[in-house]
Amino acid sequence: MTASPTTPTSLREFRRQANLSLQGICREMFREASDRMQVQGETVAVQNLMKILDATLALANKKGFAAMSLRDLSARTGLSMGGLYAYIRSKEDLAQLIQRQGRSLSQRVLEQALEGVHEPRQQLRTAIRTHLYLSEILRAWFYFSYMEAKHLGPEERQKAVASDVESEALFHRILQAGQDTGIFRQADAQLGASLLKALLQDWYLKRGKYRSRGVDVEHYADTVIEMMERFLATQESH
Amino acid sequence: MTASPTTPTSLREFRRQANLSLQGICREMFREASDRMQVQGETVAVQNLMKILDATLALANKKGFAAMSLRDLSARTGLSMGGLYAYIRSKEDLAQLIQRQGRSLSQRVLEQALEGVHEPRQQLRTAIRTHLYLSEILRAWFYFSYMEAKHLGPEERQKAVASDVESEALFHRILQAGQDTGIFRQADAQLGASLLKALLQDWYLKRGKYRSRGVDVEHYADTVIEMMERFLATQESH
DNA sequence: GTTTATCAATCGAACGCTCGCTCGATATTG
DNA sequence: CAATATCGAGCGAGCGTTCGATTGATAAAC
Repeated sequence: MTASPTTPTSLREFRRQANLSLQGICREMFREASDRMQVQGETVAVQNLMKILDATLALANKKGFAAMSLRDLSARTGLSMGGLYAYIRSKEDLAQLIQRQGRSLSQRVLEQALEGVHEPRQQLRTAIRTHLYLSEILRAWFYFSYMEAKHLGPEERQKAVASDVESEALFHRILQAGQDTGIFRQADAQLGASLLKALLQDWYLKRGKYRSRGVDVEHYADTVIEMMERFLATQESH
Repeated sequence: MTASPTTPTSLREFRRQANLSLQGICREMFREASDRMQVQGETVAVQNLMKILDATLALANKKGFAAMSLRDLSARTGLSMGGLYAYIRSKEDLAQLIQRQGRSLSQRVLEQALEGVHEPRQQLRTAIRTHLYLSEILRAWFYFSYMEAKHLGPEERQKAVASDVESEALFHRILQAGQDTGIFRQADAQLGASLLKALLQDWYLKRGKYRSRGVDVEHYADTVIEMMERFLATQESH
């Protein structure tokens, strides 16, 4: 649950530091949302939540959340229809639960990773690596959030958009800081941040493709960092 | 219907050359698939097809294809349920129709644009611009194809994947040719092509964001070209 | 010029099915 | 024997799809 502020250099190191397990996530989820659930015992609740989230992400990412029925979910989790409704208020509530947890988790991890890193070039590398390693571990979460964001209700969708904007703004600030201190060349920092986001998202959107080609997340991270640094490089500093 | 092989420099010029109207697309669609439709008169058929495609793309891109009911579609087109079924065999057939037409159209336009262009750097610029301008005009088509590809039946999904792979291979060949002739530096051309694709896709996936920021497609194209050329630049040729 | 016949085009009620969701009954546990 | 947790048949609504009825325009017959 606690992460050191040093830049993660490898996926293994990041995984150890961030300590992200489905069980841990579900425990936290239960503690925050136990009021909306009819089950009170944490041990039982966490165990079933794990089954539910695991199955939901698997089914929704294969067929789409709208096409996934709660009977599919019931069959895959081993819980009955009524059993499911002890943990969720509605089908949409389930989508919200996942999105919310994913947002708060990734926001927290990114913030922690950047704590104590002040040099823009190092900030950029850390942010890129952290984002990619995080989405590697929580790929199902990220994929779900991306594909299902626009099917949410209005107020929940707005939160998703806001979170997206904020994470892009983080990159924007880093690029701007680099330009202001003369480390990066003058360029459209806002657009640069958007393009970087596109590169980061491609990792979890097309992970199957990359995996089948033998591209691992560390090589991907290296290449994205290289692309951004070349894009931002001043004339003299090749 | 005919396009000149010269590189498009502006969206306006591309639009004039490519001559892509919904009516023209529907006419072509009808001529190719009239056997599966119960309506025989081209004038009437094209007019209704336009309504159907327009409404389908609008509804599906807002709520998702699975969440869009044929009664929604009926209300928006003004056609009755039975009327719709004079043009489509099933709901999935409708999705296939759109995907198929979009694929063949964009493949043809890209090929035509690259006819007679042989210098890798120029090929790269032309391919990027053409892809972006095309997706700007047919954004609804591209967005639909991307988001709904995995909800198709197996054999149709495979075609979608194949088309995706082929368009990435096109970029791969251009980068490789540039490396072989020493114009581009040695780098992972395959991964470079993937990253380029991610940048191109972001334009139609997040077009609302870019539009709200006043980023037009020509500026976007310039920036993507700049990013790729800096990524591929040799040491001496800055 | 009026009526009739023809046929492509469209309609919309109805069918069978699956959906999200509920709730009284049942099982499990301390 | 409470309290907690789970079950699963059943509800109404909405889905994709069908098909006999209806329309409207054109051609044939008188």
